[in-house]
Amino acid sequence: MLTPERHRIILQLLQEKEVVKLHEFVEATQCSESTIRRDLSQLEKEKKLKRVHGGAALLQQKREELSVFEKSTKNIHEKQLIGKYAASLIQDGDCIYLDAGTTTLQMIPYIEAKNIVVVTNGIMHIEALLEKDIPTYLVGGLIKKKTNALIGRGAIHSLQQYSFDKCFIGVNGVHIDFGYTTPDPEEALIKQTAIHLSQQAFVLADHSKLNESTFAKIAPLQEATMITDETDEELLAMYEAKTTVEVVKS
Amino acid sequence: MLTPERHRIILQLLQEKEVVKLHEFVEATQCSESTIRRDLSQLEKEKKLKRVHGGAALLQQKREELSVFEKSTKNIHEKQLIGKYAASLIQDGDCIYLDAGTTTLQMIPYIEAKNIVVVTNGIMHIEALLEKDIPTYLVGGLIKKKTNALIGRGAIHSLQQYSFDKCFIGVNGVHIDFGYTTPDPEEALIKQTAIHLSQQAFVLADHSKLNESTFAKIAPLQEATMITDETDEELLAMYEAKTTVEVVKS
DNA sequence: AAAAAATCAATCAAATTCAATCAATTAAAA
DNA sequence: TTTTAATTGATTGAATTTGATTGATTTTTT
Repeated sequence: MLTPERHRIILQLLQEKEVVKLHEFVEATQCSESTIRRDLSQLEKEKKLKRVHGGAALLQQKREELSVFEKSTKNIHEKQLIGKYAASLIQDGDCIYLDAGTTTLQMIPYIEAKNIVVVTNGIMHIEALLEKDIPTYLVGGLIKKKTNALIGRGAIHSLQQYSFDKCFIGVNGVHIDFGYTTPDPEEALIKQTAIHLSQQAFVLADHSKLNESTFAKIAPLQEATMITDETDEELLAMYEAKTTVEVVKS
Repeated sequence: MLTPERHRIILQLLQEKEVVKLHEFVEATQCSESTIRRDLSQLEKEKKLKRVHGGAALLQQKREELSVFEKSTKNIHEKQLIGKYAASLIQDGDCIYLDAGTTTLQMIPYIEAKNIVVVTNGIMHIEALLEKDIPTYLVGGLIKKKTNALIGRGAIHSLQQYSFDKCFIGVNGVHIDFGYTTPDPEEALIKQTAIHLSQQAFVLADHSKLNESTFAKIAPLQEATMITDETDEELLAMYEAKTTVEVVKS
């Protein structure tokens, strides 16, 4: 009996009985205990069931798709708040640079301004931007598979053809001494370039990013206004001494 | 027994049994294990089934989405044939330009060459290319909403940073006098530029495109090899007098 | 709480299945 | 016809799957 067939039987038995003993699986499939154990741990890893001592149990998951999507971004609610506020800063006729990343992605549904033009290096942003009928330019460059961002020489070169009224940048770390940082030097260079090409620069950083620093330096704090949901007054005062900080309250 | 016959039997058995052992295929077709293995890997690549250890399983994927997507393009079968042939022209280490459009999109699943680099202006191509772990560069520029292609000054500028071993271009019209044409002058300019930056240029044109001409001229016939599924000898001879023509047979 | 029973994860060797290669055959092209 | 290309089946060693066994862990019984 082939693996998918066994898996089908296992899941079907579970549908019928909620909780099933190991030995019942062995009988139903006519194969060894070991094999069933291996199947169960595999199916558990795939979130298809839950192992319990002596067998396995059905796992009543709520809408899988939604939860997976939502869990795919941490602090989604905070990011939405930050995004909403950042979007409100965009004015009619602005030329905007939108950095790749989940935080800036949250801005798009809240953009109200008319006659704007957006330039981005985030491939994930395209769909949402076109949905809103916003004229969108993409920078060129190498596609980084992990983040779906455009990076490299081509991206920098392509970016330098433009200049912006405002840019919105996502970062991984904000630190009082090291400034804004991100893990990938290639991405850091892009973010840096975008900031330099903009009249006004905004960095979007939820509270989990503050007092963190990662490998590649983007810019010192004073080069961009920080938008955050941090609430610790003491922490905020420290950053406010160095740069403009906009605080979003839930 | 001929290959399509075997494939038909394999898929039919799968329809009946969901999961089928390799040996059952061997019995049903009366041919060797090796042949069945080859068939299975081919059919898997075509997303017709899923191989599992010991045989194959029907894939109960979101068939709807796939088929809607596939049927959304006219002459899909012909385009696949053309795409398959075009993909076979790519050699290890090549730098390739892949034009936006449904015909060139069909090439991607069939690309076998290693260590290649692809540059494209088609946003729809990205997913398929990354799926195959092919290093992909995107040209910059304005996103044309209707076709999801990158166009404009930025695209041209970005394209000119590269040079290619081969380029594969989709067109809307092929005409004995007007050459290769497409409706949008912006897109025509990009295609033209790509052809000029390539050592070898290939135009992919299914039979519905021959003897058609649309608004914007891309290039005269002799500037690119035409790959087509046209079968009319007389018509072909006419084009062969002007340029190299590769004919794909079903 | 201690002993017994059941279940578990980890490991192993045997069996099966796999991908890669090669020579033979067949089909197609020159 | 001769040559070339494509397809096939057999063979190889490598990789995967399997059931059995081990001692550890958990649960149940005493």
